[in-house]
Amino acid sequence: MHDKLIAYINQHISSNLTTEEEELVKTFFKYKRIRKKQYFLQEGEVCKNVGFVVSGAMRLYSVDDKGMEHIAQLYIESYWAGDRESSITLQPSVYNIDAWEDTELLIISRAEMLDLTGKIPAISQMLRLMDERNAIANQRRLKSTISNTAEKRYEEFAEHHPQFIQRFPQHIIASFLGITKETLSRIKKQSLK
Amino acid sequence: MHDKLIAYINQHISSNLTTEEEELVKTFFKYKRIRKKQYFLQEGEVCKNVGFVVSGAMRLYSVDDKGMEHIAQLYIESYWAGDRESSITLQPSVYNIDAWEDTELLIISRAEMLDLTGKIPAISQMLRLMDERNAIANQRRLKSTISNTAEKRYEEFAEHHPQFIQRFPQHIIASFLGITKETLSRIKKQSLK
DNA sequence: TAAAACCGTTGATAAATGTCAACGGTTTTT
DNA sequence: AAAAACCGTTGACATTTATCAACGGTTTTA
Repeated sequence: MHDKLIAYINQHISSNLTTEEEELVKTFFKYKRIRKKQYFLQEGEVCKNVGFVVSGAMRLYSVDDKGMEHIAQLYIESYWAGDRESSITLQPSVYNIDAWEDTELLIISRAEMLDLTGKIPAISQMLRLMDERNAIANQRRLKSTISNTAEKRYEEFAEHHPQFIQRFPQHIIASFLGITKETLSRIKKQSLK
Repeated sequence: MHDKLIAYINQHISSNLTTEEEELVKTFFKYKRIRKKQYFLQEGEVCKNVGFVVSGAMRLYSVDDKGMEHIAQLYIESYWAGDRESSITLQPSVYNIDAWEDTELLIISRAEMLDLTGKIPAISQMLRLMDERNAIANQRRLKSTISNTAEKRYEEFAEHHPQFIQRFPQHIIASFLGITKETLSRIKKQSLK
């Protein structure tokens, strides 16, 4: 079960974890199973844990005044799910995270993660790398959202994230892109020609 | 000149730098002056430096096929200017950074910064804190862009970033928000009523 | 100090996207 | 096996936003 996590960590640090470090990691991360449509985080709760997705698919989204869902993030295997803002500020989250498919997670609290980084410097290194990648991904997405039409946004998304397109239905992708499902449907038809 | 930087660092770490550390910091950061309309970074260059804005105002933007500028970031005093993606990947930047006002910077290369974090652990701490804040700010902006109408986006922006509104003309703000200057003009008139 | 560039605004119009309702074909639930 | 929920699509129409052109009032440049 923890093997995928260990492999992930090793891929993101310069030299592999020792056997002792592996064991330590295993004691810190707890297994959690979330069935389809169940919540990992609900709006109003403080987000205490971050979860490494071992299998399954999840989404992070907010709900506006009119009850519309706006999907901010999608997660599949090897992604980290959580609301960082809430974890850091300890303020109630404005997001929900739920499972789109039955999902297996390895979760750890922020405090435990901090503890762990103290014991295994390589974990710090991994977190920094993740931060960097995350910052880059966010910047790209922001640029695309600001600069491009819906059509081009979809093209870029499809090019960079084919996994998501296979995993989530179209109306979820549309929401992630900030457009309606009808618009996405028409865009796809349009660009077939 | 370096005082503002030292003060900034001290505000973002748990205990102040020692006098020796202060001196070290001063040797690493180099003063650079950029006059209005001059470039700090041009599209196609690899971004080698990050700059702490001591005084002045800058913007980071891309230019599309049609020659339109899309402003991705604005910087004023105490902001850090640079294209992180390019710095990390060493790929040519797709962005330009130029000075909107005469600007004074304290710059450091990525390699030097890495060197410095090795010598002063508190700098690592500061960078991590900056990363966190940056991640939060980006997530908020993304949510706003996806979920809100142009009008609400402007309201939120005006509420959270009044400094920018005083510093940059309206068409720059419009571009930052991903709308045209005409639309912003009409939105403001509309919401006066 | 004259010319040029910049800035915000407005009007007319076009293009992009959203909304609402309906449909048929799936898949899931009961 | 029947019912319900889900999903993508389409049509008609409304709303939002962009585009283009023009203007007068600044500020900057020469």
